Amino acid sequence: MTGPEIAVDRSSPVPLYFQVAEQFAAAIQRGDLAPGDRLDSELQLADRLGLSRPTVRQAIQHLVDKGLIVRRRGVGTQVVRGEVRRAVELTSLHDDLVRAGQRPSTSVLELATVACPPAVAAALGLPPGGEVQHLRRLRFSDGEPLALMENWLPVDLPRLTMAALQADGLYAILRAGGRRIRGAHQRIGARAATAAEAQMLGERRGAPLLTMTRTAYDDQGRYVEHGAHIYRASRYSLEVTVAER
Amino acid sequence: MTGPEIAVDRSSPVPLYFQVAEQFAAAIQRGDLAPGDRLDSELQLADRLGLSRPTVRQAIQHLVDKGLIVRRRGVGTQVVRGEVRRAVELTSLHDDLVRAGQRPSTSVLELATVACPPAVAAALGLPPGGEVQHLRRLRFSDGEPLALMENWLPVDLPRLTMAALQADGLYAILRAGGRRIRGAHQRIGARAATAAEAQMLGERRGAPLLTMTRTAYDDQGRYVEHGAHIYRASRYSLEVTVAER
DNA sequence: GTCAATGTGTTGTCATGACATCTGCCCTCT
DNA sequence: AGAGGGCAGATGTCATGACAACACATTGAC
Repeated sequence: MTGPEIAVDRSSPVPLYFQVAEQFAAAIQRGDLAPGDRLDSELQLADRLGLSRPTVRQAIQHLVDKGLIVRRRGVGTQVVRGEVRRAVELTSLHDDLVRAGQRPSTSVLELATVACPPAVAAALGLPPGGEVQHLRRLRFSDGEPLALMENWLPVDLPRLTMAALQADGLYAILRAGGRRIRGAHQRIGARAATAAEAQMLGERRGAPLLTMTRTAYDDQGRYVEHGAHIYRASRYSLEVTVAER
Repeated sequence: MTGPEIAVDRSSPVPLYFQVAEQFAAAIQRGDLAPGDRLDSELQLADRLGLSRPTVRQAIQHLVDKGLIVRRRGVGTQVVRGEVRRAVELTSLHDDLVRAGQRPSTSVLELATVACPPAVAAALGLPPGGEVQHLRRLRFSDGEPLALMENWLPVDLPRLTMAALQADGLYAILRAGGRRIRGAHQRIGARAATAAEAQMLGERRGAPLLTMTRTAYDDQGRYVEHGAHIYRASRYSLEVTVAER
């Protein structure tokens, strides 16, 4: 077995292990590597690609984390059987919709600086009594209401503008502002729609909603955003992939 | 800064990087390392612990993946601000409840070998027309109904017994049977309870339910279990931690 | 006084080498 | 024919060394 054709470009700024991981992921997605197929051994791959074994291992580990392949000591590496789905990465709803080929639009209901509610201060790790930016948006997909999103951000962040919020997702704006988001803690639940929520989302009162609260931190470990989102359960669900290390 | 006292035991079968990661995680949980605190640099740590830098890096990467700390190139490593929550790992509901100090109990509603529904065959990657083990359970926590769980497993797996299912979680039984589960794809959503579901869960018809379908694969990349679970949204929610890289 | 260049410390990437441990298979002995 | 040992091959772990990229503080020139 020689596996798919993979070539690395040493002059590229993209790390070698990442190039390898991406090409393997693409080969799996394409079907060049079918579910159950064995990959070459790490030593064979290292030899064939002209890379060291740690680099190859790093690439493969990346794919294991994404739930694409499985390794067994003493045996080898195989592609996971069955169709592969994309895991929820650290993306915003806006980006997810664009990737799925839909056309998101956003209506900004509120954008103001307000006194920070105690629960938000606790979530963001801020001292009580301060101020935060408060944001309420209604997100549409292909013209249909999909989600009602409420967010709080520290005031020392770059100020948000209506125009930017209507064109892009919140995370894209923050990233463009030099704020690199590195992780988030999320809680996912469900509850019934209130009358006001139902009216805005085009559901009936009491309709099931998917709820998610998320607190995201940046590369300094500082909490950057706290959000409470509700989604129409009839039109949206979340995907998560878990892999053991 | 010298950081918390950490010592490794080279005679232990536990990998060194794992020992280091666990002790740092414990120090963070204890509060010895406060949110925002800087860790020693990788070189300092390697020197202090008598380990190589790759080993220290592996330990730290583990903590980054768990969302406990953040690294910044050229700057250093910091503990994530704010309280830390445990991520949903690859555990069953049963184990989660035990860890939370509650007393789960299980009532097995159905345990039989049935013709495999097409949707399940697709999820498990089985040829259509075969047979599968089918399982329906009602899970209680401290005597209160919490979740209705329906699972399908290939027939070539070890046969399940009523007694085992009432005492332990499904994953614990599979692991004890030598089946190592390595990862899972999950989809999380919400919907309204049917009359029958509401009656079993002690909710009203139309009450919001949190739904999760999960397909788990073992160390050979074979799908081992497909489950469709519904939870009382009023009593249960899921936690997920996402970290980049 | 301001701004650019430099220096230092950190994490990111990659290579090489070695040994440990596990699995599955073949082979041999009983 | 069956059980057991040994062997080959795979991943898991760990060490050492080196350079690159980046952030931040300091120094120097203008």
